[in-house]
Amino acid sequence: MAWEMKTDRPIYIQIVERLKMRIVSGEYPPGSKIPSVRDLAAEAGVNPNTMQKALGDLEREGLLHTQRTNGKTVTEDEQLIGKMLDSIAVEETEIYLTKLEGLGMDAGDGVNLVQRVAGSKSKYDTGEL
Amino acid sequence: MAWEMKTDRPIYIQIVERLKMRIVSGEYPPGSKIPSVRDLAAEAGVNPNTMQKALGDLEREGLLHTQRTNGKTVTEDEQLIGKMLDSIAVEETEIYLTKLEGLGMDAGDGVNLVQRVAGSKSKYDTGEL
Amino acid sequence: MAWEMKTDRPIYIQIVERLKMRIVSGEYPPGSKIPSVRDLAAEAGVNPNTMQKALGDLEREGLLHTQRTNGKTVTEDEQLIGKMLDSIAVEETEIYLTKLEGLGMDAGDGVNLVQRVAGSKSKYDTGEL
Amino acid sequence: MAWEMKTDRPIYIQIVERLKMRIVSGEYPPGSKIPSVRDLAAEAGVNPNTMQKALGDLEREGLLHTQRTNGKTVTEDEQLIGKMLDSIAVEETEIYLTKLEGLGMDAGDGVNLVQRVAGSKSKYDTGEL
DNA sequence: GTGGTCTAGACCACT
DNA sequence: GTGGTCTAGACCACA
Repeated sequence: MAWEMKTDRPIYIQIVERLKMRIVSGEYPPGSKIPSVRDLAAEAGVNPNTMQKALGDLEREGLLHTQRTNGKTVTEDEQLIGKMLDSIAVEETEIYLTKLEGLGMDAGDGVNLVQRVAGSKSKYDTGEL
Repeated sequence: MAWEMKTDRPIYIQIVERLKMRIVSGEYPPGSKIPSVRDLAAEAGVNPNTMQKALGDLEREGLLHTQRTNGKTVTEDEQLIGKMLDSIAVEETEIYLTKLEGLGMDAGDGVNLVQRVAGSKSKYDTGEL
Repeated sequence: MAWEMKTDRPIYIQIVERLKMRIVSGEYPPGSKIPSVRDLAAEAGVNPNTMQKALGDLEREGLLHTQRTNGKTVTEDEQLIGKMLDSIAVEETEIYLTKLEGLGMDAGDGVNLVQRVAGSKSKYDTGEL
Repeated sequence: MAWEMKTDRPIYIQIVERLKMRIVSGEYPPGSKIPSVRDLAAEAGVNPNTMQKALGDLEREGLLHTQRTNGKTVTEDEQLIGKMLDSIAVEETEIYLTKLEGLGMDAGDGVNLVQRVAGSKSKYDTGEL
């Protein structure tokens, strides 16, 4: 029932990442109210304190705001969310390019691969490397 | 001294992947002799049996051949190595695209990102998404 | 209690052969559950790891499938089992013909011998070659 | 340089079998002189006493005769040699049929197999089981 | 209780 | 010194 967590990194970090995903992907739209700490903790299968710590991180980054007595809401600063989205995407791209580099490939190969893989619905593609 | 291993997947699988990287990247060129089982085990910080199991996998895939009592050598079948390289690259690309998809992005965004990130040496780029 | 094992070939190879016999002969029918690794190891009088290695070979050949935490079952692919049966029979026949060849006999003599020996219940037959 | 001997059966028994093969196959023709005990022992890589014991067995079976001061010769009783040849062939055939029986096959299948395998020079045959 | 993985240490054949 | 095999014993996730 709990989220799948790796054991090799702090749990609260992994929670931060998952919640950040929900925000930048629009699952938690700008200005909307997110579930209570208690509910989120239950959903994640972690201690509420751990969830609280994760939410604190997101608030510090400006992605969440606390409405005093009315829970927490996602920021309405869509530009900030956009930057965050961009930042995550760039990071993933850097990881991807680093892996290609380890294979002796460059960004040009990466572009080809992305286009080729995206264009193939079938399991295998006859395309040359 | 030991290689960094995650705890969430079998060690020998991770060894297989790392050695496969060394082969397809040319660090262990076609036809060349690889270090002894014991040496590789020591380098990886694992039991020789674990390394042996990993090497058995690679041999079953045809990437390695055993020379009686004279160690193991990388296959000279460069076509096979090329296929393996392509296979790994495609797999990494699929992982990358899946992550982008989770961010609400598609392959076109991926191409843009790869080109943009590859063009920037600095850690961050001011470009908007 | 332990199986009779020759010392001139790896034990796990001999285990593979015996289990393969049980499968192709129908002693372990298609789709049926085979005894646990530990039980088979005990029956064969070998270490569970050795049995595991043998079972791994059979699984790689597609004759066995692993059911998560519920043991291993024989494949339901009767065609594959049939092929394996044929393959073993052909191999034994090649060995037989090679021996006859060493005696200066050919396949025709083999056919005669098989028919003659099969027709005699007693240990010796008075027929001339 | 020495003959290949299994470790699971007495060496002299294996020598007897090999020499018997040479006689029935005609490599040592009826009436011919066989090499000296010393030479045969050297060829086999065994102690001359072991070879002597083996030759004693063959003499007891009537396949060899000792010519007092002139070494040993193969019997000229071609009928005896023929019987021996037949006996060996029958024994091998019994072994073969026993193996087929273990696979759930009978002598008819054996005849088919012998004809099919003998008829195929190519590595694989498309014939049905 | 199941299969799977890993370690530690041993012995073997080959050269 | 090489790869290969085997044992003994331990721990893990899963259900």
